[in-house]
Amino acid sequence: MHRYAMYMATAPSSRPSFPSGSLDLVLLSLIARQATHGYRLARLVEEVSDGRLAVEEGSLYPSLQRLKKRKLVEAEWQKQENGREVRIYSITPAGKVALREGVQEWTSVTGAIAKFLNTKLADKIEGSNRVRFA
Amino acid sequence: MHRYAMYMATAPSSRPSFPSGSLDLVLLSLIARQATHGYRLARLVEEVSDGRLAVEEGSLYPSLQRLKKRKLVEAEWQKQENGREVRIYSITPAGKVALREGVQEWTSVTGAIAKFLNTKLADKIEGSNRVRFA
DNA sequence: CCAGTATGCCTAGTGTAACTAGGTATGCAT
DNA sequence: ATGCATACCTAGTTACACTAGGCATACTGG
Repeated sequence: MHRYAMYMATAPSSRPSFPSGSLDLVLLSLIARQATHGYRLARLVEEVSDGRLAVEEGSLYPSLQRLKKRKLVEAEWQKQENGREVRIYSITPAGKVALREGVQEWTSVTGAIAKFLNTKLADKIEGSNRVRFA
Repeated sequence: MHRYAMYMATAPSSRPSFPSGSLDLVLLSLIARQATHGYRLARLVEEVSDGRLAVEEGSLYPSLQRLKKRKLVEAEWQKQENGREVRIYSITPAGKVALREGVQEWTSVTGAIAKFLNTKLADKIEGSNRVRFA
């Protein structure tokens, strides 16, 4: 009962998942804007993506732990107005660097991939053995 | 000696890998342009991406097998001019559909992710509890 | 002729990351 | 008081890109 090669037509789960590696980056970018807690990050992901993306909690908290372990974020228990204790994540200087570099890397890779995918229909194969790209 | 959370700064492998799920789509798009064989697909990936991407053979052939199993491509042994036998992959009608849908899905997801990452520096947090996005 | 390189296909095993499927606990509204 | 939203967490599963090999054939330089 596996999920499917995502992005390949027949994904059974209605909402597509994050491509491997992108979740840490997305969460880090959110934390960079404003220190906040895990549960709210999950809501923000849905909100900002207009429901196109969703983080499951089983992905969320491990991801935050990875970021913490790499010292890209700091975590601190804080009491809310409710009186509830929540774990607030904030970005570190190292996190800011990693974010900048990570975004660049991600942009480069997805840009390269887009070059393969965004081929106009007018794109034609020419010659005997040569595939041409704009 | 693991690879790293790709796109996160300190990837030790010089060339970044494909985000999980994107490889099938890239290969399918190449095959859609022109039926060809595995080894050449690997060369094309490097060529078209200007060396920014590379498929390892241990990723390539399993990916092709997945595409074949899902009947998105067909494989046929053919003799080249050299006299060498190579396995030529060509796209099926189902493959064309899956490609179109897959590209759409991929574009949607990466577009949504970009919305998180491509935040202008001018982007400011406003109000007490509200993160704003362009 | 022979060695080395490029071509060409493949598999077994590893590591990672996002997932499913639970569990726990508190605040709030009915 | 009962349920729901909030809030955090972990164990186990699955998928996939990878490393690290193996195997075989064509071509090229000495």
